[in-house]
Amino acid sequence: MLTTRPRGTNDLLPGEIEKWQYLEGVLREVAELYGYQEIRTPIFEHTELFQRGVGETTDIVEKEMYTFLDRSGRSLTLRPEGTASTVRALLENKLHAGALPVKFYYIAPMFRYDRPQAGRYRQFHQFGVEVFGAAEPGLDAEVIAMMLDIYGRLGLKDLRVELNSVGCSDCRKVYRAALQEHLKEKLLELCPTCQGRYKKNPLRIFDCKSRQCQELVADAPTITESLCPACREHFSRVQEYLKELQIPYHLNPYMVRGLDYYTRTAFEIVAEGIGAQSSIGGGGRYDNLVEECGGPPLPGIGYAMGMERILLALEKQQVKLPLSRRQTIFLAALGKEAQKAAAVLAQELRQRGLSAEWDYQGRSLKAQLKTADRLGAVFTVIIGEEELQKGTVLIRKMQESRQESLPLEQVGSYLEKECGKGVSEDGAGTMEREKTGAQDSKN
RNA sequence: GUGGCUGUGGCGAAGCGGUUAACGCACCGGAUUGUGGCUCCGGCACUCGUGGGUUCAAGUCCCAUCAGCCACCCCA
Repeated sequence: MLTTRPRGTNDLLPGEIEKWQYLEGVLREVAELYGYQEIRTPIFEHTELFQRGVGETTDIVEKEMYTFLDRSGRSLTLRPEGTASTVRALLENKLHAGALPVKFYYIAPMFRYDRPQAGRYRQFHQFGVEVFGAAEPGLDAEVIAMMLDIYGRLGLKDLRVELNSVGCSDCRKVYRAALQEHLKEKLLELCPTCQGRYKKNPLRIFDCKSRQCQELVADAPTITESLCPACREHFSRVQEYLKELQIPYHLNPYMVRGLDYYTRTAFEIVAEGIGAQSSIGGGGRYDNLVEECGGPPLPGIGYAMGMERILLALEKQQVKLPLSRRQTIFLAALGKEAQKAAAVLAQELRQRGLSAEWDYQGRSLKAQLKTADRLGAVFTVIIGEEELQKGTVLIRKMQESRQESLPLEQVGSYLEKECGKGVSEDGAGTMEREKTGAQDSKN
């Protein structure tokens, strides 16, 4: 269909887009406060990158990738997540050559061929960060703190931090065996999916929603119990930091994230009440990924937040975002000559940093004022034929329904003074730096 | 990939087998001459998602298909 968008995609339109812009602003602001630099990678990559990076046995790779052949027969895939691409860019550009750690953030669309539902789309947007070159638990905690910082600044409440450690490749091997041993006798009682998981990735059985499977793994050993001394130490120190930072968390030994590359710390932030897809962000450590992708042994950690889900949660919690609207000046012109004058005046006002609009269509004054009203114009400059003869215009202050006459050549400076240079209504979101320390949004 | 619900003018929403398919909002115009937000009046180019079928007759029943929403799987 020519007039319908592809399934699971969205047009972000005026009225909604302001929230996105605000959200992006907060994300960039916080990212920079924490010392992250933006990185933008291609929207598609060689398919192998995701197959190897994300993991062959993951749902993402098995059934959710947007893969296509280009004209030369290469297999490419629209990125389903951001970490693999970032690792690739890191290695390709040797970004790890300098001082470590290096810290990146991105705000980017992602693609997964899923069935859409509340909070899930085929093209969705993530804000994410990746840190390379630091394995210390203090970073793990900081990264979680950063997520909560962001949610907090946005005004979200009642979030839950789910925390787990999935161990390193060593203890995972041990645990895997222990788990398989535990389920060995009951293999046939597992659901078909989990029977498949048993061999390939038994940890994923914990994710199964089937009651039967849940019961079977209920008394299974947990990964936490099987951690090697080093991982155990790391995990407890992460928790020490979190306590120090006064961040409450729920230990969830059954949380296994859907990407294969995670090691040690894994976490997820959950917001209830936004539908079945309640996870608004998640991430973890991936200490082997860089090496697996052909780079040097370099530890890493990162997370991604779903922007659609954040906005959904904000809406559900009825958070009022401090969206500012730039105030505008409307120029109402009567007659051909007046229209020219309006066009010229509009340019002058814009040069002065004021937002200005005029009616191109030569409609009635009544219609023009109506438009001005709808635009929320604070001032309407009425350029009439008679006034123009005398070189004057009428300046109408809309809210007060009062107007006065002013020489045309003084309009610019007058309005500039009256409106204050391009300042929007509540002072938020402006480029102004003149009043340093002026805090916006005191409420 | 599976299931449930839904699909009428820009938006919301009646109609549930039978004359010109309500209404609300929005939009445009008008209500004595160049003035907004209230009120009143009028207008808004006709495929009732699409394609079949049943019937003398279908927006209204049946089938298919597409799309949306929600849920499962899984995840952001």
